[in-house]
Amino acid sequence: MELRHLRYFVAVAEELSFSRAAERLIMAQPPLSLQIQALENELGVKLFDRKRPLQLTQAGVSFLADARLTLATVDLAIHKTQQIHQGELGHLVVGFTSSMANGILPDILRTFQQNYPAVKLILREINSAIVIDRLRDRQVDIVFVYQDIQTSEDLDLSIIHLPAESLVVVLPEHHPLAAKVEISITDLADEEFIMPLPQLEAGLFPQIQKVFAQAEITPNIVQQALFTVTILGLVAGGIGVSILPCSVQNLQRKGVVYRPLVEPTIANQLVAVWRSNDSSIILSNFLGEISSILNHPPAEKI
Amino acid sequence: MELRHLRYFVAVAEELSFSRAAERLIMAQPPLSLQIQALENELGVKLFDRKRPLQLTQAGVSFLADARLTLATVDLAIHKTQQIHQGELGHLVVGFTSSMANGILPDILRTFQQNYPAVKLILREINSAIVIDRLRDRQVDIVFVYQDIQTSEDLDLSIIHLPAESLVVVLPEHHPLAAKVEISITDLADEEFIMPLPQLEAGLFPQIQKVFAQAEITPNIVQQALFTVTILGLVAGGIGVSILPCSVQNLQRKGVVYRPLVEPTIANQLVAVWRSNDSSIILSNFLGEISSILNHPPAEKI
DNA sequence: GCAGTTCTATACTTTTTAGATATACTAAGC
DNA sequence: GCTTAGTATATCTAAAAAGTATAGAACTGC
Repeated sequence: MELRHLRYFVAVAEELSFSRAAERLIMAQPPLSLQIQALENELGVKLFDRKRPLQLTQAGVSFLADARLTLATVDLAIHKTQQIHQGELGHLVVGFTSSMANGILPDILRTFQQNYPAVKLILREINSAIVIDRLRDRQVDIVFVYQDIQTSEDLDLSIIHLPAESLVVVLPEHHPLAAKVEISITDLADEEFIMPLPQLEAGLFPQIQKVFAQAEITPNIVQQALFTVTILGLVAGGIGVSILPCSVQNLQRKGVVYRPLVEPTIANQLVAVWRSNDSSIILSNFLGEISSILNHPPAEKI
Repeated sequence: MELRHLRYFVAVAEELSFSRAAERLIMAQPPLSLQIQALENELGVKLFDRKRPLQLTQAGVSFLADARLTLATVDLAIHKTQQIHQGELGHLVVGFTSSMANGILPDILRTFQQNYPAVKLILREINSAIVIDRLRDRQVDIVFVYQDIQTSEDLDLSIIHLPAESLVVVLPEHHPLAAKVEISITDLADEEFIMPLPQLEAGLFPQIQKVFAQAEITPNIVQQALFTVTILGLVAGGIGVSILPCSVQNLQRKGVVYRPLVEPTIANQLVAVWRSNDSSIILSNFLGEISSILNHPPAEKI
């Protein structure tokens, strides 16, 4: 039995006429009759009562339902397979560190999801120290971090550099420095600082430290926090001030104001990393999406 | 695409080798490779990574699952269709009147169900007055009744006569007549009778009346009841006595005894009726089962 | 790195079978 | 009983599936 037999049978069963069905199938009637006969012989079951008008037997009625089901299953299988092939169906695990969540990443995810609605994006916030491990054991497919990645010997990694973000000073609303339009790093020499945990943001933290080093200031860090929102909360509470990537300004926290630094900020490494040998079409579509966003950046929200 | 392509694809995917799959399919390797290529071309999707060992692509993995599902669907469809054709799958609606439930009918149903476990027997107790109507509007396929059926003009009915049951006298345990081994109809002249409702047992009731008529007795009917068990209950309660088909003895009611009649009882019509033009294989299997039971009756339980 | 081995792809031939054409048969309607 | 519409049969053609021979690619072992 072949799908042809099912297609022919469904046509005859729907038209209840061999000649009309043959017309619909764009073929002559005799071969159609022969194919149905062959089908009936193979099953050992008469599917039609050959009287006028033509009628399905009980067995024929049941077989019609199953034939339709089979043909529909095949159609769906074809569609599904083609979608997977074109990277339109499947999933992609995207890793990112906490502080990435306010910058360009949401734009990338949103745009990609619009273009590939059947692809499930699985988001996984990960500790920046274990990025390479997570990539190696395939727990994530691509990771966004504030850090330069060293390719390890046993794992070929590819990197794309995203636009570096400048740093902003985060101040309590009523802090004296909030009166200034922009702030110099030297103004902050005597402030108390709240900073992200270096383990979680292994890349971000040293970059901020460089800014202080350039101005020959050793910041007085009074508190370290896991989440960006925690830092903002502590700043709002007057515990101290902070310096964070400018994308943090997308978080409008009551009691907190942002002020640019006077000094041209050192470029803040911000990269996406993936396994070089990952042949997933979804991943390459995702990378394509990143490129197109980098070339045509979305309107700034700040 | 044809089922052949799916069968071939599944074989190659399972063997992960064109040559081994060809061997399994009892064919040469080149046509197998060509058919898989044709499949891939039609889908526009590569299903295999041609390296050693051969590997399925992501799309191939998905297509394998669907191909198996499709082939399984076809196999099930074939089996189901053949079962229906042989009357081994489907349903049969069996109608019967209340008093039939104690005789040969349960034996017929049980034996048929053993031989055709996939056929659903739908039992429907029906009023004997509307047997023909229910057959005509196809609410039942076959009916068992105590009555001779007149074929109406618009509906061709077929009848099989089942072995007639003799009548027994139903007495309260401590009734004086219970002391006798068998009872003459004349002994019952002064008794008060409990009888089935004539509407529900249109065939049975007149047949019992004939017995009285022969003996020139007019029975004093003090109660009529819907169900056989109700009659037995009333007899047990001493309200009166009854005369019923001997199959009632299969009901062992406390406080009730059964005694045969001395007089040779007039044959009690007991028939099965169905539509002559009913072409259902299940029905003819069922009729065959009846015949074989009539030729080899089950061991009497009385 | 090269030879040997194993597996897959290509080229071509044979065989099978699906489909076309012509026509005979069959069942319903008048 | 004849007509008509629809289906089946017979025969032929063409397409395509399967076979044979062989070239080419990829892995293995030395």
